[in-house]
Amino acid sequence: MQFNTLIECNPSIITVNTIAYICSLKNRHMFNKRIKIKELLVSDVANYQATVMGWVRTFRNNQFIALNDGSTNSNLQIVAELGKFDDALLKRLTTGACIKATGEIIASLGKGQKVELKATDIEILGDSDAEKFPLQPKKHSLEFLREIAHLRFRTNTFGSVFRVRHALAFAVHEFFNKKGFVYFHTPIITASDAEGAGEMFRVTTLPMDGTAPKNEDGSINYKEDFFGRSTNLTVSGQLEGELAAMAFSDIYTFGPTFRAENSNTTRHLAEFWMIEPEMAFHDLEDNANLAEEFIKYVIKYAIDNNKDDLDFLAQRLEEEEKQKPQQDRSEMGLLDKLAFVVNNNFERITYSEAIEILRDCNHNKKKKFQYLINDWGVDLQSEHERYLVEKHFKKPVILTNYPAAIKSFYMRMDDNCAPGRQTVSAMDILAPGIGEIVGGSQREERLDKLTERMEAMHIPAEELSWYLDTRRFGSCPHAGFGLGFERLVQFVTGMGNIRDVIPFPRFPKSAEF
RNA sequence: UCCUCCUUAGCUCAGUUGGUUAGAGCAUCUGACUGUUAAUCAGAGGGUCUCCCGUUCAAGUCGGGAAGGGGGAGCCA
Repeated sequence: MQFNTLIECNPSIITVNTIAYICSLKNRHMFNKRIKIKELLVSDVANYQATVMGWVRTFRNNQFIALNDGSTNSNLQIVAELGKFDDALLKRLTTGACIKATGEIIASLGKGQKVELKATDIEILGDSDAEKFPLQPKKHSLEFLREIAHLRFRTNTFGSVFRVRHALAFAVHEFFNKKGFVYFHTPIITASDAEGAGEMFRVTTLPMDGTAPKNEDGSINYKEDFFGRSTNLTVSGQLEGELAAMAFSDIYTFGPTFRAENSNTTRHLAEFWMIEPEMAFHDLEDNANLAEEFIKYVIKYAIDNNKDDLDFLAQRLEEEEKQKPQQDRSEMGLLDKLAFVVNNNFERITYSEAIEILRDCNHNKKKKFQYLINDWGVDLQSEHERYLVEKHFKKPVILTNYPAAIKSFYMRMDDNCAPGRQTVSAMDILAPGIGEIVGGSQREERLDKLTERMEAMHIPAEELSWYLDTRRFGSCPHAGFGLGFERLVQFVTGMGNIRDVIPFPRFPKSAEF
């Protein structure tokens, strides 16, 4: 059926080889009769014929194959009864080998599983040299697995991490779709270098060997470049998102973002995925409400749809925590933590209130902070954010109304501020263990205030005239935020290093795979 | 970029005040066993102690440098 359709649709792509290939597939019933292990395991029904395909995790006792096909972190036990298969075949059932097994699904005779497949036929689809395959049926360190990132998806941990990542990504779209948001695609290549969100990767087709066309002053003449100007990889889709919000009311972006910062931490990547909703007719409080609802929704989705994966990750984390000294262990397990976040309100305080809490806390008085809090106006350090989230409130915190001096040009100036204490309608959401997971604000919709601010911060208005047009033609109060998708995945999976929640991490000095 | 720790078998790690042939568990291989759950039992193979330079009669061990990695900080999401 499938193949006929293919032939009818586009006969030009069919060659002798593809026909031979398709025939071979049909003869072997390779795809159409396969059952995924997840489907097979969710029901206790037994006594029916089935074909499964997957990769061998372990082969015990010359009889029992633990087979995984990535549909779930549970394995299917395949029984190859003694004496029914050639020794030559059994020798090839090594860890990592890919096989097709056909037989009867029966109630398991063993204790570890409800059903098992009693094989009548086993076919090796792909051998795996046991002496060379790096994954062994034993615990591996995350550092080691990071070095073989192309194979780590075949482990329980990374299988679960990336199934949860998928679930969260799906939930992102579901949440916004239900709310009538338009998924808006902002460009990956941008010309605006005025935003100041971070160092950018340059995009160019000009030669790097010194022969690039030059201006009279010796600088490179980007008018000769592909786009006729200097271009970069995007650091944020926000400004373009604002344009769309001024037409669709509610939009969101969800795509890759690039920062060329030399950041070497467990929570930064050079290429990461960001979710950026932008809403017309929203103020800061609406913005915070949406962000909180959003975070709870996607976490709830993962809890409801990826129980097995989260159970496994929770157990993994618990074992990891046992290795730590008592004082460094978290008070809640992963599942309790997620349930707590879903079922409790985030704490909401202003920057000014946070400064008072920090200034008066014992930790500060005993000078245990590396940077002591004395005066209003200083930026909060990681240690302060962690104190508020992990020690003082013990829950996610939404911090609002930061001093204008430490925030971006597009954030809305608060009205009626005390003298010398001008703030903006900014908000950060801080999560336990992760730190800043969301950064957002109500945007400055007043053209005069915005251009005044840009001037003060030396941002060239002519480069952003398209952006300022939104304020010239039907400006309106609006707000939005950016959420680092990998940090969300970190929070939900309990993985400590951001490089372990994106399939192929990019960071300084590393772009492998 | 800064601070700090680490680098010994395929993996995870021991390795004493510098001293003869560098060890263990797991993995791999061989054999036994056969309803196992990271099977078990017995045996075997497996090392440029990350690299370079130095100190010393002698360096896995001490000193200097480089590379790679972990954790923390800054930048932020």
